[in-house]
Amino acid sequence: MTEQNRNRHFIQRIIDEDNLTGKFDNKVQTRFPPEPNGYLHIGHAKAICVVFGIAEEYGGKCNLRFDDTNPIAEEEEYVKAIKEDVRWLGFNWDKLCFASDYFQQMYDYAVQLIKQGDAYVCDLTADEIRNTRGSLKEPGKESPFRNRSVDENLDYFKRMAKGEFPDGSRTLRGKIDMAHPNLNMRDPVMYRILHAEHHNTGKQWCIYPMYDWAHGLEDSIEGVTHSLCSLEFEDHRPLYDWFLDRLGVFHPQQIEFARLNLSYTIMSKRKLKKLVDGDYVNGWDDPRMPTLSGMRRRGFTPESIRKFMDEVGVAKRDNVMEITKLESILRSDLNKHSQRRMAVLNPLKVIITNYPEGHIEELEAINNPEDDQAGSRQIPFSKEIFIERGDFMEDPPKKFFRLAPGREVRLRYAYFIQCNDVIKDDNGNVIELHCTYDPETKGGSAQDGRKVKATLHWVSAEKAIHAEVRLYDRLFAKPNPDSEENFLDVLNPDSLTILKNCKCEPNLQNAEIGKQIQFERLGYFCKDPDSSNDQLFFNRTVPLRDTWAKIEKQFK
RNA sequence: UGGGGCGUCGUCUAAUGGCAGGACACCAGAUUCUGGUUCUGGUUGUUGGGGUUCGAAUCCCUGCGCCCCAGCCA
Repeated sequence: MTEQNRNRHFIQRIIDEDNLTGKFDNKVQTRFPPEPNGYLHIGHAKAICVVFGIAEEYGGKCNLRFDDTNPIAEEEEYVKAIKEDVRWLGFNWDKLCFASDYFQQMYDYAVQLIKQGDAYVCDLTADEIRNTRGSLKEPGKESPFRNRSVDENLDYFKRMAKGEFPDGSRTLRGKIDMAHPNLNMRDPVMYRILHAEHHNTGKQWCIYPMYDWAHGLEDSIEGVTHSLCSLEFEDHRPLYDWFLDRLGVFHPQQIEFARLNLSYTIMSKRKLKKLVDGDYVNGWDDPRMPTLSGMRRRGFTPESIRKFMDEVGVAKRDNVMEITKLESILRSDLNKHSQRRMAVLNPLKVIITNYPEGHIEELEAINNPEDDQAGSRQIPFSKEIFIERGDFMEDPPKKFFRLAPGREVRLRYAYFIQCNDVIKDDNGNVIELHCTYDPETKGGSAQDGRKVKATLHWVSAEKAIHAEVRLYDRLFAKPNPDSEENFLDVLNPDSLTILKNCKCEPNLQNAEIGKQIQFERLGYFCKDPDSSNDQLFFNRTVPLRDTWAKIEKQFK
């Protein structure tokens, strides 16, 4: 094996081989074929990255094709959302196609199969078809309509298309083998009668092609060379091949690979729809949803999703990726590219008793220590500030080295302060801290070289702006919600925490919607589109790694 | 059960007859004006049995396990 052939996944190897033998004249054409019956999720993102990625790698083209063969489930809204999501991920399709564009051509091909004696109109009901299909062990029984004459089949099929028969009364079926060990080959239904309005073709048709019949034709018509799909279609490939062979048309190669699964997540469109319809989340773009629109709102970058897919790999074994891997890649992207700001989520007031009353000074803060080009900004400091409630403990355990009575810490980019008094309310709750600052530590370092063990983030009480912050956690409490008897039983009750009294540095007023910002020591956040001039909402994309939280856990 | 597919660290994935490697996770330490970042080190794996071979994750035989299929959904 040459160095070039190393580390290539099995689909690349197949295509390399095809290019060696000239199977498709060294052309590579792929397609992403979603059904417009729901929103795209992170699982689709893998498929998108694979099919667009392959096309790009081989200098080929990739179409976005809506597989809109079932008007009952499909809507224009989804078409729009899917296009937006694919673009957001950073891919450009060659042609925008619809299966419905080919309905006439498919009809003509069906007529050809009927004429060849390869298809027939069947009058069995859905129940009767099921009952005669046989089982995994038993062969099926042939339909009593299986041996109609070509003329009779042609006549009935045309009348089906004209709308002469009610829904469900007849189907067109491939005439293959009712005893075939592969159930898909037992005279599969090609067309059903559906008097339904289609988002694209309106009332033009009342018969609609089934997936197996339609999909290979769509691929063939578009000149797709490598038709990539997920594992469950492996059983369908013989049928895919059969139709194309009988028709004698251009024959793409179907290749199946494993879809993405993520721990603590569900991918089933049906179940996601249930979360939306049952108001368990706030719509398809709820930041807790694994939909691309939800992740976008949450603050994921398309770059991090694409990088994740690079690392996921392409193979045939079932897999469950750990969500921590995705988060790790996200953090690494955000660490490099997000500006830092200070915000206090659970404020505790601190009065610096020896700081001049009414005085406000501007201090310089670095925007992003990982990026020299990001520059710095000024932040106001004053006598009264807020710190994070969790950064103070009256009676700290051994490994806690933040603020405590008598202890000195640094306020980031500001001064060292020492805690002298703890003020409590009647119930014994800490409501305020009285501290003194050392003027010799301006900017955050001591002239005498003394060290402190902790640096706290803070916000000037006088200048703070107010915000509501939404803390998101994983939607499910168990790693594999799909395996539960009822996935709704394992929803994480703490997937959303709303903090209404957060204090931010003034600069944050002008934050750009959707732009990721690191709140120092807390995590990455972005301004939610719900925000207005009067009201700021921030979504937490992902918290920073928190070693202290881990230590805290060990105490329990 | 008939058919189709798949088995490599906890999780993903390399190695395709020649030292089982990487990432995430986990553990320990160093650095640090973010308990972040960065850096260093560590634990953990070829589904069982047999065979071929100087040599097997890889080839052969034979078990075992897991996933998918009985929509007029895709």
